[in-house]
Amino acid sequence: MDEHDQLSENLEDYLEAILELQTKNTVARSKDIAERLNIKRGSVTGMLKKLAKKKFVNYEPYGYVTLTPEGKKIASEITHRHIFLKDFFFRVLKVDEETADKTACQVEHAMNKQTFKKFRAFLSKIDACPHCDIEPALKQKK
Amino acid sequence: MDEHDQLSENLEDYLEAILELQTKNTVARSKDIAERLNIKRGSVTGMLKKLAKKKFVNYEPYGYVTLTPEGKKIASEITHRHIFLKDFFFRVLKVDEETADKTACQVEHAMNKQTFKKFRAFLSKIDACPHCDIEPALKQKK
DNA sequence: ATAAAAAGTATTCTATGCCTAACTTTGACA
DNA sequence: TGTCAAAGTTAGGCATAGAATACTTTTTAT
Repeated sequence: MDEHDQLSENLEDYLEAILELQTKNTVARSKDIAERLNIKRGSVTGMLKKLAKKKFVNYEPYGYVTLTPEGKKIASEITHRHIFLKDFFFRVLKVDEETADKTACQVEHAMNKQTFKKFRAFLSKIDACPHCDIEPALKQKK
Repeated sequence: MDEHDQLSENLEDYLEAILELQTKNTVARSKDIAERLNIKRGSVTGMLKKLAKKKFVNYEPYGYVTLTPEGKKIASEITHRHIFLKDFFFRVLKVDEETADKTACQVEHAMNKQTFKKFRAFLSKIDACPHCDIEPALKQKK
């Protein structure tokens, strides 16, 4: 049916959460996903099945959840955008941290790969300019 | 009940549309709102009532729809953000126009007033730097 | 072997937002 | 001034998305 259409923001957040847990705890457990996303355990299963049908996670009942290569690719991209954007909002624009995080969490889904790439390139260019006294955030990252 | 909680992106788009029509045609007609948003006439009424309950539009059956001061404030902000962001994506980042518009339409809802203001200020600062050879878009706007 | 922890299932709920179709109001103009 | 088309409204239905609840089943650790 909808094997491979675009993910909703919400499903992208699931992938992001799974990647984070996978990285931190080696495996992503259903319970931890629920905690991270502030939802109840029971709600997670359905979403995992949805992600499995779209081939973004490997899912078997009572087994460990892992990202497929495709899922991992997306999760990494989103995560990367999140970190970059939050950093930009927080350290460069000096928005308070919570807002920076929340804004990043929205914008990360709004920009496609191309657009994000160009945005990053734009900022590097500025970063390289000795006359623009840009906050150090971006410089640290390179 | 939910008199004044935050607007959904969708309702913000309604306000944006109403402002645009109001500006272009002096009044915003239900039919034109429907056309602009690509939905059926019947669907508009319910949304107008919702906006009226939240005090963002003045609505009376069969009367003209107008924005309340509060509604107008929001609509203007959103519109302003849209124009600015689209311009940034299109003219500065050189993303294709459709994508620029679509991205702006998402991001305009994601950034709050403060964040957007800081973003704009950031870009002006860069714009003023003689060494950063930034595209002319921003310069034209000031 | 068994109890507790984790995961799954099925059903229900809520929220948005759209459509259709039938109906009402309005207003232009003959 | 009566009529009729256009604009607007209403009600009911539908779809989607996501989450909660109240279980049952499986796994794991003792």
